[in-house]
Amino acid sequence: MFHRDLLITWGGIFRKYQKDQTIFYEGDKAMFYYEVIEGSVKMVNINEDGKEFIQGIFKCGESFGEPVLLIDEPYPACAVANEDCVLIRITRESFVQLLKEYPDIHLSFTRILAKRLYNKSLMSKEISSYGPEHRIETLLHILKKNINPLNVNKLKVDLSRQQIADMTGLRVETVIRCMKKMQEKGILNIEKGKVYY
Amino acid sequence: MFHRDLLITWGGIFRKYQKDQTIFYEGDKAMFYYEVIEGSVKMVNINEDGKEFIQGIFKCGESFGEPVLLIDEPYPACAVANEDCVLIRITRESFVQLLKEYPDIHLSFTRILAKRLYNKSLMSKEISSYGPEHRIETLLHILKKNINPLNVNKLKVDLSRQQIADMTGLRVETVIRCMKKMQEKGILNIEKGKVYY
DNA sequence: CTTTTATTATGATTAAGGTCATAGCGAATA
DNA sequence: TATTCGCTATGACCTTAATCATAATAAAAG
Repeated sequence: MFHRDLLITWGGIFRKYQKDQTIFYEGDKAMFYYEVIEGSVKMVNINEDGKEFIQGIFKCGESFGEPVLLIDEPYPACAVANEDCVLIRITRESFVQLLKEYPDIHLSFTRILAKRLYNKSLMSKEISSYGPEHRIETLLHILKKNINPLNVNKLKVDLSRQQIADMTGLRVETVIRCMKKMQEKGILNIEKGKVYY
Repeated sequence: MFHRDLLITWGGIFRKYQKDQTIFYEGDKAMFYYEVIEGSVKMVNINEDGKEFIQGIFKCGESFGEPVLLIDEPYPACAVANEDCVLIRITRESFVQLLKEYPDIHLSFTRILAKRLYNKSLMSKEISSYGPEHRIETLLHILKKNINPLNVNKLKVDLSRQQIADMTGLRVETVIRCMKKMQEKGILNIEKGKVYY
């Protein structure tokens, strides 16, 4: 989100993380602003039985975990490297200072939060009032719109059924069964197990 | 959130709404920034079978529906007067201009969005990975913390079972049954049907 | 102080999704 | 070209919350 050079000027340091390595834990106090340089990061809750709920997946150029930098609350979920990745981070103080000194950046940051809130509203309405198929379709819809807003062709979905399950609050088997039904209905294509929406 | 005089200076106008009157509809283009002066407003999704999902309830001094003022999306839910109320509104342009001219206000607005995002993360994790009782308790917890962060005593919950159901994605009967169990467990008190948590 | 209305309460039944077990496929590794 | 490993697939069964029906309280209105 921020220009890389700007982050470096503000004391940004790079760090590598291996796949499945934890960046911070649920309940931790937030100390840094993080941005993904390479790879991807998931923010995830894990409940007592080990079931995961993925709050979001953040790719190159995206920041994560910033909301709690501005309020006095601990992280509501952990951040885990979804694959090998490189992150840049600056301190909380630098981040807040940066917002204050660059009103334009601040506004685009506010827009990002607004967008995320909007997407969360869409998703939570789904999760609470619709059945599995509808939920899955909305998730795919959000993903597609964020990746490629204009494309009308089918797009390869680079999420596993397990990840879709973890983002919709369903179980893998349910996701697999639903997506098969959705294929029969022509909502999506499945070729060699890969999904195109 | 904003000082009332400031809103008036920026062209703010007052409007009354009767209970159950709609302020804007899901899918509408966002034109105004709204703030509650008196009464309360709910943002709600209604699905095909008439089931409601309450995204949030906004009281005196709180604003609602602002995220879509900053992004190019229609309202993800409708706003309905929860009881007779008075709102003040300013245009989208004034709102954005206001943020630009008052960095301090902008920052506190960003903090509000951050807080809302944080609460939505807590709630969506609940809805997707926990059972009814846990969900209800988290909702009550969030409410209590936002109303009275320090109070350790039981607080009267001024939500009907129906409203709790609509906020957690459950059914009234389920909420009633769960809350009874929760009373037996000592998590909350019920006196003459009123809940204290 | 009765009538009406909204909310809470409770039981019986059903259906949808979860759970468990097991099999099959495809791609990377050796 | 076997072997392993991760992901997809599918059937059988079970649990839990939704559904439907109906009653009992509160609170509000007349």
